[in-house]
Amino acid sequence: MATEVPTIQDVARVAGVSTATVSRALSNPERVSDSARRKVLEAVEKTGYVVNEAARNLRQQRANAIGVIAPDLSNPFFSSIIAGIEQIAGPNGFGVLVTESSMTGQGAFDHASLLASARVDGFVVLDGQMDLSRLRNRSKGLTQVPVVSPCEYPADMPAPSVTVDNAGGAEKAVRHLVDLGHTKIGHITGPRGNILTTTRLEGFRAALQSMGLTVREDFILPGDFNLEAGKLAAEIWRTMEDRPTAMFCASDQQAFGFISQLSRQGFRVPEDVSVIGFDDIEVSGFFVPALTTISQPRLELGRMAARMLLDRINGQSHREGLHPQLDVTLVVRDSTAAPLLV
Amino acid sequence: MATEVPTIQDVARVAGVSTATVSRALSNPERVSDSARRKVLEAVEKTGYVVNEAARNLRQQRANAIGVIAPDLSNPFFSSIIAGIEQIAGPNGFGVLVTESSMTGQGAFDHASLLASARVDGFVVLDGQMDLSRLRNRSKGLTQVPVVSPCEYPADMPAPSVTVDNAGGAEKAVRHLVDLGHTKIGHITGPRGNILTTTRLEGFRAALQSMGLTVREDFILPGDFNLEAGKLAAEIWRTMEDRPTAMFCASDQQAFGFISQLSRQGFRVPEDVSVIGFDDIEVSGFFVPALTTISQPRLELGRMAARMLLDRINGQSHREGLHPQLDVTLVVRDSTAAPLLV
DNA sequence: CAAAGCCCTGCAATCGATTACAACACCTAG
DNA sequence: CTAGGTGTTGTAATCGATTGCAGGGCTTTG
Repeated sequence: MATEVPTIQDVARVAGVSTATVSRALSNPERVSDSARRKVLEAVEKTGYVVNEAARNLRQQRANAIGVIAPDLSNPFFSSIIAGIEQIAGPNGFGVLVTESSMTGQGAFDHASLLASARVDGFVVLDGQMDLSRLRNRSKGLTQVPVVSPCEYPADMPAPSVTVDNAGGAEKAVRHLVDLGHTKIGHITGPRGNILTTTRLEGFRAALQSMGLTVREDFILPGDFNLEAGKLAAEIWRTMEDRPTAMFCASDQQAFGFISQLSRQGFRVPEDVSVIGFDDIEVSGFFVPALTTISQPRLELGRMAARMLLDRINGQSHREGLHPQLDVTLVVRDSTAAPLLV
Repeated sequence: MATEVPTIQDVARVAGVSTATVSRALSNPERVSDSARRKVLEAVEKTGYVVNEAARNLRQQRANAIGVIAPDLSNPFFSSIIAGIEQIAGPNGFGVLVTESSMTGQGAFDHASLLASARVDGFVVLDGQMDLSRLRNRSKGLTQVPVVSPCEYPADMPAPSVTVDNAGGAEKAVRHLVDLGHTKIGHITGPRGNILTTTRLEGFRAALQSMGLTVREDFILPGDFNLEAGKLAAEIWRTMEDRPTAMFCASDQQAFGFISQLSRQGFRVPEDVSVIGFDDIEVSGFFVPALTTISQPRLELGRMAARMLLDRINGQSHREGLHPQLDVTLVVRDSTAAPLLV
């Protein structure tokens, strides 16, 4: 027999006050008398009362939940950000509703519906490919909808964002390689159309030029952020007659795929080619060789995004500004070294 | 100016019918006339109506959401399971609320509250350490609460579960090593108190014995599922005067940590020691060397758990039985080989 | 002592959907 | 022609919390 869940009525009866007083005692403790508050808290204790969120949400017209739209849940990069979001949302009474981009568009799970259905109060969009401007066209009001994207944002994006200095990261990577003595530096890009891909590629180009090196277009290999893309790129690298001595990868996973395939073919990293990644996911420090990479503050990215979104939902202005940018740092490990003398 | 969200009243007015008819047309299309249905659908289209979940949830006394309690979101093993859950839940109109175990107990985010507050209709518990029996003591009715745990379950656990054949996996791992000619086989365990740790360890012991080998207690190293634990174990392995020639790791991450630290110390895998993992996370096939491991059907684990939970929430009996078990498979890659002759 | 103010409390409306119940139209069988 | 279905629709109660409004008690001030 399932225990009946106590309602605010039960608490009111036990405490000998009205439901209004119970409600106030719980959400605005300073607005009721000491004695009333004590009686209510006692009654809550005795009955084991927990507020019914559905009723509260209906009355207050908010969901007390935020939606997270991630492109790929199995990518550890995203799950760390989600962990950060969770850390902020939870203690503030907000639930975190997670959706994979591939699922949106199915049934009631596109963004507009998720919002309109009062399931979430706002979004954190982790998908750099997602066209946020579509959100605006869908319904006029959506520009007002709290959206925070811890990704690069297109210039015309009205939503707040918290980003990482991607161009700066690319520059740090290139500088590190140049400092080691490399001049033939290649890049494996992220997926086409992803805003992160673009920014990192631009940063790569700019860095090379600013250091007086020319950009070899044939050293820029199209890719994706995943492992497979790195493997594919390795195959291309292998067949080049004039090979770059160092590769800047758009993600750590990609770097793993690249190194893995190369090892399998008998090449050695960093002896035959230096490899630097981007993200610094957990396993990077434990790869063989340990991966030199650009470290993103993933947890903080999520925490900041959540904080900004919550501020926005609560109608507060952003303490951090509309588009704060977090710094990335170069982490030198064992996958980069000076090029062999020719 | 935010667009007003249309309610069922608006739809009813536009369609020229009552709200009851609108509701029925949407959830029980066969219970209204063709003409009414058509009018309603048209009106829905025109107004852009989406049901208000808060109102529905309140009236129906269910949340249309399931909670997932994961110990560590950044572990790719769990995020894959979540992706599987999402794949089933979404199309069925259920949201997926994700919580890290470390967050539960804070504020309203312990399990009992999450349920009582009508935020979720049931749980998928991914934390093998979590004491599910506590759920029962908390409130009598909780035995009736839909809980599904895609983990091993204690014998007295009343909740349905979907598990993987952990003992069988351990056996396959050991058999593989024995087949290669190893006789000195060690094991790095998971964290103390985790049910998975126990089962895999038992399986390891049983397998050795069934193959006529004695269990060397000093070859069993206490650990955790994470990278750091593997690293620590490597340090211990290094200092042993009589070393195992093969190690069975309780997780892939652990295996990475182990191999990584060993490489750093100049040892080679599999030449100096064979290593086999457990999980087969995505990166395992791309590690250097590619990791031999026991593959768990992670996505299917999540999908099955979600299916069972949904069945349970809907009061249906389980098509798969209360405790289905999925098979694991041995994936042989490059981290295991025959021991060097002595 | 009366008027004004403040603090605390309770009544009752409200959020938006679902659904039990009743009413009505229409059809069929006796 | 009537009783009893059957199929469709609308009315109104309901879920549980929040909150505008009003009233009562008490204090302060002129």
